Amino acid sequence: MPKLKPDTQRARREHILDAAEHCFARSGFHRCTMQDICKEASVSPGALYVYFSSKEALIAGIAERNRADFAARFADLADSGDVVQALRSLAQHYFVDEPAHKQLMFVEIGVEATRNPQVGEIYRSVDEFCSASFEALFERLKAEGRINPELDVLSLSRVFEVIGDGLFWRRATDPNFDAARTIPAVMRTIETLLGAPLQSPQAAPRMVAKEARQ
Amino acid sequence: MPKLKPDTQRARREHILDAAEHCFARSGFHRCTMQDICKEASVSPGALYVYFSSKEALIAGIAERNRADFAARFADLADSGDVVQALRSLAQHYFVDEPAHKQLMFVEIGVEATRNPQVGEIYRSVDEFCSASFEALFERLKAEGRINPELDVLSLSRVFEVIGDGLFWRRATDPNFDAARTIPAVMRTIETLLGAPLQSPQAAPRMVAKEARQ
Amino acid sequence: MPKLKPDTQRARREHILDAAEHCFARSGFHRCTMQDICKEASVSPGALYVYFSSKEALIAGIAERNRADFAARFADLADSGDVVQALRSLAQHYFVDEPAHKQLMFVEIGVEATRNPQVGEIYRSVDEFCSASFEALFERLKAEGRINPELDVLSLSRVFEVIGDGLFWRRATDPNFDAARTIPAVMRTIETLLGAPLQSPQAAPRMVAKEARQ
Amino acid sequence: MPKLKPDTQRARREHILDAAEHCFARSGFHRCTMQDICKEASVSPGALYVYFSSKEALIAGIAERNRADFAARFADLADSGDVVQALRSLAQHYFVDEPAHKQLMFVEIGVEATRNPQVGEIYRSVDEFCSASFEALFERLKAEGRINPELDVLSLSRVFEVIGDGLFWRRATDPNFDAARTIPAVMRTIETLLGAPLQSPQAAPRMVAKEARQ
DNA sequence: GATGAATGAGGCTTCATTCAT
DNA sequence: AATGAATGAAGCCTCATTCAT
Repeated sequence: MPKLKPDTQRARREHILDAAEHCFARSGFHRCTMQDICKEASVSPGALYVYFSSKEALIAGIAERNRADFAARFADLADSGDVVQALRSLAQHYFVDEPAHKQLMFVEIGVEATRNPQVGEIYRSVDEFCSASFEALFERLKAEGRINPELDVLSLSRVFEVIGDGLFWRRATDPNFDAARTIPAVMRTIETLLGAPLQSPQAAPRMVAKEARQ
Repeated sequence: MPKLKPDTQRARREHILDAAEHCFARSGFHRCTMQDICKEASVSPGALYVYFSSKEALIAGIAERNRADFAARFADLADSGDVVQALRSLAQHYFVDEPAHKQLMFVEIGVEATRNPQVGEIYRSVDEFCSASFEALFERLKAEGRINPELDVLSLSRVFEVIGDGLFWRRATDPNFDAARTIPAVMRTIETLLGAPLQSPQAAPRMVAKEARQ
Repeated sequence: MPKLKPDTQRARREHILDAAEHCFARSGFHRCTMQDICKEASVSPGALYVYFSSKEALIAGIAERNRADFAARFADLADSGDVVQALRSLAQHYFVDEPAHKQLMFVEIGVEATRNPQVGEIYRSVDEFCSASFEALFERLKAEGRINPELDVLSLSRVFEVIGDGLFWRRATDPNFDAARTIPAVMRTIETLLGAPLQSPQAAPRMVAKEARQ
Repeated sequence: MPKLKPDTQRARREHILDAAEHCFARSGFHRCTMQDICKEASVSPGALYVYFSSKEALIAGIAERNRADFAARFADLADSGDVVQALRSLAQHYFVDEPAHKQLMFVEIGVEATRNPQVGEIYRSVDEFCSASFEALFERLKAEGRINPELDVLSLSRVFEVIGDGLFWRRATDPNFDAARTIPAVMRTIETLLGAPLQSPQAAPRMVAKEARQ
């Protein structure tokens, strides 16, 4: 039989990955069986194993794609002229537009990274990229005099990471997560941290009681 | 072997729970087998099943204990006169003194809560308790004029939760987590959020570069 | 500790046997656990094993008692002057007075006899005793001229056994077993077989439609 | 291995059912393990579970097949012109030609029917079909004047059932079952019950001693 | 390349039996 | 003698993976 065209191959792979993501999100990596995924993708086990050599490989594939996507979006942040606005739209995407189960996927990948070296490597590489991006960004902002010049860039980056992680966790984990209240409050915190209202003063008024009424 | 004294029974239960926590932390709820736990606890399957009627029950037991412990420690926070100091020591406990794998347990429980109703209930009840505690605490601090009177208590609570979650996640997930840098930085953020150095001004100097050198 | 008086011992044994019979009747030999029996008898496993060395032994004990009881009742039959009346009262006992689950016990023992040599021996010995009793009885009745002198005693015995077995089976197995209709009909069959109304003519009229109305 | 043809599927199912019947007959439903059956059928557990979703389902499958076969053979009886001859050949089949262990299967199913609702339903449906067939048959014979017109059809049916059950039981249970003596004797009893030699007078001489010598 | 039936190791759990107290 | 917690072999079933077609 003639080899499938590379495009078809790639499409098939993505299709399987989509199905797997669905199933994994629905029931978690370990509760989800290969049969579930085959059914979801309308593909036979034999076919699936042509594209992914094992369940681990499938998980790694999911992690790869998920993290690559995140890295791509995150990369824009550092290049952005209006950082706060960029953060805001990142937040909109991950914590409002995308369904919660996608964030649960993120969390699940992070946990898997802890025990599965292959996933660990993928996860850590993106994490380190984010750290480095933050640091570069703050260094730049500092050099440009746009944030408090006394700030410690490394520490600031760590705090940003913690806040980002916390948001992912909340969004993934708390069915009552209230984006409308939490995200603006977090944004204001960030502005405070940076020491100035920055680029979007009109969008981020001080965090005071009368304005935060939901 | 006449009836075990209730104390012994409880001790045995705790012993098994300890072993299970070890195993679960090492390999995750679903990669860890009952036999692993039996071996870790030096107990036969039959004996284990005297104390826990199923693997689910064991997971629920772990969740229960872990969360109850957290709730107890957290409860002290609200009663504490020196909130910042109390936060600091909570952080010291969870992010420095305790081994990382305990925090991984926390994370694993949170993920499990998403899929397993029994664990979900345990998890959510503690989460709600924390939310309520934060709100009560900030309300009190506000009434006492110890924090910025313009702050929105609800939003502030949400931000605190996000920061707490993020710290748990980082600690659990990042083998290079740098407590020495991250925790002070987070504490300073918190103080900033509250609008004043509060009770422990000497312990939380401004977050400036020269002090944060690693 | 001083040895229990033989009487107490025997009583304890019977008590356990009673409990076991209950459980076995309720759920069958193999679905019933030793714990079930312990609970039913309010006895600890350790104590039970003092009286019965294994589950097999307990089953054998049940079989022994059940069959011995049957043999005793059956023995009366052969000695009885009024055979038909004796049969009638035996039928009354086993198929009306005793609950169906006791007959299910009988059946279960018969099946067990097929695979368990110890039970097999018990079962077969009673069965052979019954065969021999029937043969002796019919021989006697024949000699006394009370039944058709042309009858073949061996064949007649076989038929009787088949009918007896069938009744046990029906009673044990059919929740809608209608004793009021079946037993009289069977009794009339038996009289027909024996070739004469025998001793109780008034009690066993011919089997005709108008009389058999329930 | 593309989809098996329905025929092959059915054959595979039957093959497994055969193996299971062997094992069950040999050691009883509850002593027989799924592994035993797999070995007997030369099939892996996984394959077995493609065809039967549980041990219960396998038992139900056995019951279904066994009873359906019986019902089919029994159905012929009612249609038969020569009832006695039909009975005779049914008896030949079940109590002579077929090995005893098949009848033990019958018995085991009847016992299981008592505890297992699914099997109970199968068993009872066939039993009721037999009752109804007997009643219809006797009604017809009566209407045609071929049996004693005074007989009570219901009672007669009950007696027939009892005799049939008894024969199954004996055949299943008694390793010394003497078909050569018992079956003719039972047949003669039946003829007597029906009130006339009926269709096959030459085949069923009176039950007298000189003929029944073993 | 695809199919899907088949494999078989291994997971969770039960339960007859033992034995320290 | 009695207790009941403990043992551990074994049972039922699942599921990642393979392979004949």
